[in-house]
Amino acid sequence: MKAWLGFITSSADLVRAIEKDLEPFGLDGGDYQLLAMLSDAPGHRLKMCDLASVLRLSRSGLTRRMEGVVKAKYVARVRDETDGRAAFALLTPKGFDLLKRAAPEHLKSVRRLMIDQLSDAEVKAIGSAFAKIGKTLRDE
Amino acid sequence: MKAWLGFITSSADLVRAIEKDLEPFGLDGGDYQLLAMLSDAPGHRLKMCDLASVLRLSRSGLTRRMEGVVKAKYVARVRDETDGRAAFALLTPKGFDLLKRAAPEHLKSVRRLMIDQLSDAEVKAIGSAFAKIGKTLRDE
DNA sequence: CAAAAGTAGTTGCGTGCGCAACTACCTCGC
DNA sequence: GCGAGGTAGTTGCGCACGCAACTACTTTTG
Repeated sequence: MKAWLGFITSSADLVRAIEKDLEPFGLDGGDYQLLAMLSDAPGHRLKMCDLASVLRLSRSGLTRRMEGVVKAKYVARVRDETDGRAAFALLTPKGFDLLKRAAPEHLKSVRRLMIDQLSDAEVKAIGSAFAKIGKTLRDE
Repeated sequence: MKAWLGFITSSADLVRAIEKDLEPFGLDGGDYQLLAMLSDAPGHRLKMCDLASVLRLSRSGLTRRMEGVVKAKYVARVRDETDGRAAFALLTPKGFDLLKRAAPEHLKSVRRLMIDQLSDAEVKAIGSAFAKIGKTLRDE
């Protein structure tokens, strides 16, 4: 139970600190995750609803978040030719370029504030623990 | 780095799932944490700014959150007699009673979704890991 | 002891999000 | 192949939050 309280309080602080390190790039945490997920996807594109799902956003939440990155030309909307309802979010070269510059700094933040503070065993334990927790949540 | 991604995605889901289990009590996660922190404090009371700090809220954020629990009579505002600027948040008997009913269910949720899924070693590792992370963040 | 600086709490405003309702489209059963 | 039901995305609305500005009080400093 002490693990829970420490986790709850520190993890919020940790995420905030790491997101703060993205500010120099003009990105907040949500934008970064959005670009990162697109860059991971085949063809640098993802259907809107799939993107919302991996980002843990509602469909409306994603619509609003897209406004920002589309206006900044980091992401483009692309119609789905085979399904008139759907649309893709496509990472533009400009967005990919920004991500390539931001990602190393982001990695450094994560290392500095989290990984470097922990033993190898702790890092491994966190990895396996949250994999299990995620699986449990998906099964429910 | 895989630990980071798993942590980021699963922890948000975990917190949401656990907060959802508080809904039957008419509490959201923020209200629960507020009542829990007060019940932990000596005299069931805390200065507003200290409460904001432990809850990771801004002062204005706490002002708004207090509106809800004060209106519901779970918490009372009390002036500080020795410092005209300050005020206390005081857990009422009604609020304490609610917390006594909600806490066991909350504990069960945490156990079911997190602790029971993990080995003892993983729970220990998470406890020590986030203690270290919290310390690092405070030192910065 | 008066002025300056700091601190506690509130209020106005902007933002990000979810929910519910809506439109447009697809798919399935008859 | 047509109507019912499901799915994708957007929009209106409300809520919780942070920031900056404000008030009121306290502490520090000369």
